[in-house]
Amino acid sequence: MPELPEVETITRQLRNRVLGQRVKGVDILDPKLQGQAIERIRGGVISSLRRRGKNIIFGFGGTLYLIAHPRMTGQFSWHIDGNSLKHLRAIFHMSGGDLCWIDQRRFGTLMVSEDLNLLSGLGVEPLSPEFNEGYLYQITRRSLRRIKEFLMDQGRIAGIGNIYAAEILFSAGIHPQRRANTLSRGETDRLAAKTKAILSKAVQEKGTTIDNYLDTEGGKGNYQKLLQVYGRAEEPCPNCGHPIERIRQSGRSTYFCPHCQRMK
DNA sequence: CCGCCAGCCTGAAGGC
DNA sequence: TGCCTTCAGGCTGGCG
Repeated sequence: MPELPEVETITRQLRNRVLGQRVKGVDILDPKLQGQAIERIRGGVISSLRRRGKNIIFGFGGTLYLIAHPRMTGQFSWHIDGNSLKHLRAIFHMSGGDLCWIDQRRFGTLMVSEDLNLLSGLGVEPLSPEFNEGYLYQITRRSLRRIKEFLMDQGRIAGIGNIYAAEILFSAGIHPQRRANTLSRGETDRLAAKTKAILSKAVQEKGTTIDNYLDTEGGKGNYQKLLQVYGRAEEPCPNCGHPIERIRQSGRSTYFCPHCQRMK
């Protein structure tokens, strides 16, 4: 569910509250999460909190890590109500309060590891300087994949999901089914710039809440108000008024304006 | 390498 | 009211 901006928001909020705190205990309520040896972090002090792609990484002195991935509906929260109680999957008892892991669909993962090798397959961070116009041009040259799948391929660029892929491509005026290696230098330049612009703006707005994403304080994001095409099938394109189309691409909904985003 | 599909889960929404 | 289908922001593994 959450993509880079939502995971970044969660990570920042957690960092403000849990750095330096000790994990006094862990309750694993969902049997799916057992066998991950999560209790190994008991007694550890959280020394770092960061995001990599859509993963949230709690560091314990550089020798142990807790890696959380929310997938579709996973979320951390300091608050539990009658509704979220149903989906409470784990509780981290911190010196400063109880942190709950809530996950309606149970796709989310929690893993403990002594290193971060599990994340070694992730591609570049789109908001880092490493990801720039030249880099995007270069990596698209070798790919025959369609550009939307390319953007969502975590092994190439880490953190973009279905919503932001649609918004980025609309903003760059590129059809989601164009092959990556057919984009011109001008188009990849625009795509790189729009990727950064949209993701940064969405981070600033604390992400997008469409269905059930909430931050660690139970707050919604604001970016859903700024969505141009995602979820807007049949509505007029904000640029040209042509109805926005919804197609199925690799099993996922893809929204775009056929007039502003041409196959050429 | 590429695309497609099923599968992992739960719940909401819409049609009948 | 209830049953059925479809859909959902992610990712993996298998197949052709």
